[in-house]
Amino acid sequence: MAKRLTQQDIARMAGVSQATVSLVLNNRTDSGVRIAEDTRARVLEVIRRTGYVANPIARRLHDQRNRILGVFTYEAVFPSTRADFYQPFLEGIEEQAEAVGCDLLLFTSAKATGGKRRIFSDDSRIRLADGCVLLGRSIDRDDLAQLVAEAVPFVSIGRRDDAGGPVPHVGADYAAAVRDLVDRAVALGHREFAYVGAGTGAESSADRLRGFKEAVAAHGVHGVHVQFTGLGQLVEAGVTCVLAEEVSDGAALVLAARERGLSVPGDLSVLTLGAATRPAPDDVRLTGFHIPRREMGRRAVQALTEVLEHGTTPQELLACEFVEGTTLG
Amino acid sequence: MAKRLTQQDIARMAGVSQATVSLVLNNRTDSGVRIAEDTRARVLEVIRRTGYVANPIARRLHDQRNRILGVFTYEAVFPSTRADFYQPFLEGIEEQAEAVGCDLLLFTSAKATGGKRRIFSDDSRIRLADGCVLLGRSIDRDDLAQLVAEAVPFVSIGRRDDAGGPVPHVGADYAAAVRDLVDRAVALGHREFAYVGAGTGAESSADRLRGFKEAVAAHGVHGVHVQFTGLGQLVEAGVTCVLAEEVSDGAALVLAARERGLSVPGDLSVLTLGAATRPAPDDVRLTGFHIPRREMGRRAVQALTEVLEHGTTPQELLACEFVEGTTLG
DNA sequence: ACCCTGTAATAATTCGAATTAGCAGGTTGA
DNA sequence: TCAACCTGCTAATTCGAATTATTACAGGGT
Repeated sequence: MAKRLTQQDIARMAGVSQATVSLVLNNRTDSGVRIAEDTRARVLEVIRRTGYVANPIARRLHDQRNRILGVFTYEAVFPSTRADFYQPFLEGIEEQAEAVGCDLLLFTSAKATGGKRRIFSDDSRIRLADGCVLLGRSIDRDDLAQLVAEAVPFVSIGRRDDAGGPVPHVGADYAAAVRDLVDRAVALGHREFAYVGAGTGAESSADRLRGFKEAVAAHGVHGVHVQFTGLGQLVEAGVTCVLAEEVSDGAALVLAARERGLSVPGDLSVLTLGAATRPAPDDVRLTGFHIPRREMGRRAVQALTEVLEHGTTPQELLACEFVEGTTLG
Repeated sequence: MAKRLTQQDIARMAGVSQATVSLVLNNRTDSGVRIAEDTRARVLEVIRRTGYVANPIARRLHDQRNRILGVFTYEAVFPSTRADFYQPFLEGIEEQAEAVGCDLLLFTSAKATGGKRRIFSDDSRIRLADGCVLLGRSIDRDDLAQLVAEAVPFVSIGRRDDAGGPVPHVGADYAAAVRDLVDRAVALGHREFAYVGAGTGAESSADRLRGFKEAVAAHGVHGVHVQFTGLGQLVEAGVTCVLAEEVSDGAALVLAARERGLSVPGDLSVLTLGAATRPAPDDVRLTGFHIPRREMGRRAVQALTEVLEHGTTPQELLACEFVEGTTLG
């Protein structure tokens, strides 16, 4: 196998020392460093001819910059079953990475222990990159705590609770988005609400449920939370407006209601809270909100840039836009 | 910010040398390396207590292997408009990269000159990776020649003509796939053929046309090649079977034929040659062949592994599977 | 001849871990 | 009793690039 070129090789070809090559390469003109014009030209010519690029590993060992940003996910990002979820985020990440002139490193090598990739293993590559974007519905608490503890520069996509310290993140403001939906429903006369979904576990679920509880409390209306339920129980309880965490659950409720001869939104309104993790029928145009995934990706890379430059701990929630469907009335 | 622990620190705490820590850490028991049980235990205890993890950067520097594979494309890969084309390839690439324990580096930093990224620019980052997979319908001849000349380890997805030397690639055997289609049509009685499409430029186009010409010659039937054409000219010329390089062209011909009251495949057979680079109507089930994109991605990474390990120049064409549609009779 | 000032380049060191050669100190065998 | 041989560990070197300290040399002034 052809060995990779080193600065030493370039130096030999140009008839100078390794140090000189480094100085020319980094265009150092500051404090007491001088290189004669023709020497500089000679070195640059060799570099151009050979296509030499500094070994990022060695470079990173010495100082802290690769212009490589890592992207960690617990699963493969490309398989089409996941594509719908990851793609908008990645689109934004790629766009912004291109804008700031960084390459993206996908940690596909993270060895799966029990099906799921791990951030930290005996051979963690996370530090190969300058910093890292974390992507996934939920992120292992221990991993998160270790990232914070070891001061790895990273930004999570999606809000995260503290893990031994504040976790830098760019998330969607689910609480506000859900409150907005309830506000609209109340304005249309609804008084009996139900929230269908986990409402716990991942922060994204908890935030939605919190928004729901805050809104019903603020309006003094009635709201119940059930993990999952049949349509019958809801109707019996007099519920007129259902908020479904999962798009597919919402769609299922609409179909079930129609089968029973109930009109949507005449007899029952159904709102979705935007998390399409499972495929859903597309003949139902649910009312809900849009999660700005692409923008979240973009902002996450921007935030990571700030972390790297200023050592800050940015936390930001982006607004979700209301989506007019046909299931609220 | 707390400085990261080093082996030197661990060594100090355990009262041994840095070398001993390294030996214990890597569990080296081979050839002449021996560590007393209690010393080993003492070191391991310190490691456990401190949660020390070896710095992967330093490790890689020594190992002369980054375990990073590059993926170069002339465009962004995530935007949904490109996704249909790139995704199956990337799916295979990611799968195999994960299998061999390598990370993937997307060259998003390649500065766009006139809309298209360039492989070689002032500060080409192509050598950041151990090797590189090239992805795209057509690849700049000069770029390719330079890659070969500079002995950059790479593999192209898609067959490529020599460029100052053989170009390592994993492609689809379009010539064979097209010959197969013609064979089937001839067996069904067709004698007058037309090939619609560029048939030149990218190797993938040229290969298809070559397969077409070889097949009609072998069967002694009549075949014409036109870059693009109206349905009228084809019918006038007595053509009974059309092979369209572009899926959308094929679909358009079918629709045009139906509008004229011609039956497909009763009066005219239409075959597609698999390259869906433009969106096509999906209410026409064209007969043609399947391009094994995912498998090509997988094999490309395998081939790259061979290049890196043995310095070979693998060239491979994968078979395309016949796809039964409703437009051949 | 000597000192001084620039200028242009290099030697040497650093980063953290892996590896190799080799050194003490003890045991065995002839 | 002395070479041969283990055992258990460490000093020194390596990887590639960046940086600091230093040297070599030329030319000008006194």
